[in-house]
Amino acid sequence: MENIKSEKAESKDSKKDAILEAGKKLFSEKGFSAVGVRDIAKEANVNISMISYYYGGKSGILKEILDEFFVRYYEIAKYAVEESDDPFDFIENIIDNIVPFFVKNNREVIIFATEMPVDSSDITEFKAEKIKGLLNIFKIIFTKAGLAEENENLLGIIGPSFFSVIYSHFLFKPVVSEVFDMEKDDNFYDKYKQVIKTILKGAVRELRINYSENVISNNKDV
Amino acid sequence: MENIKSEKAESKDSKKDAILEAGKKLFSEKGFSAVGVRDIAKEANVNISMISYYYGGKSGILKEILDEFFVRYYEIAKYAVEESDDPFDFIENIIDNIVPFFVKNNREVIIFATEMPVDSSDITEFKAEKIKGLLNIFKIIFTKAGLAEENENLLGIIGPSFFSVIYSHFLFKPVVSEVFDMEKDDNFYDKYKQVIKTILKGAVRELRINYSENVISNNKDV
DNA sequence: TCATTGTTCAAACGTTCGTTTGAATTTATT
DNA sequence: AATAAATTCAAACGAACGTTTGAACAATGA
Repeated sequence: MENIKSEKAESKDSKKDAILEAGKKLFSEKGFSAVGVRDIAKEANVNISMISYYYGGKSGILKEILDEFFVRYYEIAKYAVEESDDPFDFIENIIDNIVPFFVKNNREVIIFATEMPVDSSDITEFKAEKIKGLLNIFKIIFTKAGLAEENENLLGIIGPSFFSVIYSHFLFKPVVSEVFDMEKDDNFYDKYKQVIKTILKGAVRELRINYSENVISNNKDV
Repeated sequence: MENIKSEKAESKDSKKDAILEAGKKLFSEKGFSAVGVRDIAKEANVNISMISYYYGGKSGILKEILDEFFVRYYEIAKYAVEESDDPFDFIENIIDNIVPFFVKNNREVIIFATEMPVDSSDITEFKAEKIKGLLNIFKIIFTKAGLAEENENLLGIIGPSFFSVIYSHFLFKPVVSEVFDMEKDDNFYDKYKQVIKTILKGAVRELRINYSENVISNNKDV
């Protein structure tokens, strides 16, 4: 019995960490609402009450997961913006950094993508605030590119599109793997980076041709 | 009391329809697992037991919603494939048809996108089967385009990306509207169609340049 | 008219939900 | 060693969960 104690003390916040880890696993597999606190406690090998003790409740775990994810995501995006002058540099930079981040945090990507659009009431404004920060980064880089500096419609469309181009793979990976067999090693993700860069650069190139500075033609093909 | 009866009888399956409609509304707002059968019954103004009576249970509603959505989605995609020889025609065709469909079925798009990646156990294989059908359509059109006929890695990446480019707007619409003010009328969605077409065509153009028939270079920028 | 079939409903089923309690234990501080 | 603070736990809280029951009601065809 005494050696158990010493095992437990190996890390200071081991239980707190175990709860967060269990949350990441279960939320990404089943979705936040479908997971019960007893499932989390069991997965983390802790008492149920530890969840309220450390995170104030079930929602606290989700908030912590998303917060962690956003902070690091934001850092990568901000760095990419600062280090690049035109959108092609930006694409190079952000893809090189965000893809390994998504590979390592695949579960968080799934949680982000599935929980963000639904109303969890508890953390609704928290989510809105975070998304705004990310959208504003797109605003900066596309303004730099002279693309739709004033036309916010264009930004509101391009932002989410580019966003989702990057992460959609990590969302549909399990089911896509059933149709196309892909070996998801380092080699694959180098290839993945290149393809995503190609898609985004091609899109930007074409957008620049059709939507030059501040001008959007409403009747292109009439 | 008697006039109430006549009101009820205005449509044959009015209660069944009301349940489905309530499901669409609530599932898209809160997520499937976060919605209770009592919420659905209240929203639909029917007795709780009607849910099991008509749909066999809560999951039955979700399955019906997704099934309806997939059938119509698949029809549009199939038609676009058959009517077009090259990917540029395909893009023109599918965007023209899928965007109005998504506008009218925004709630279903949200349900699809948020419920698809998570394991609902009840309908897991049902979902996998449907996604496979859609991915195979991408396979056909990109084969027609001479793009990555044999390299399935490329298809597995491009498929989900193109997929999400189109629907991501409908997912993040509420929060994006808070950052960029967009008036979402018919005029906006004409613009939306054009922008999405531009993005996809640019992507295909660039992909064709870099990934010519069956050839992928692993060390592009070394 | 009478049996038959299809709907509707209040009520209850047993289970699971997220959270809290209060005592016990461990750890930290004086 | 004594006190305070932080941690852990079994047990219980009331509320909500999805589903079922069985009787009442309406609609249908013979």
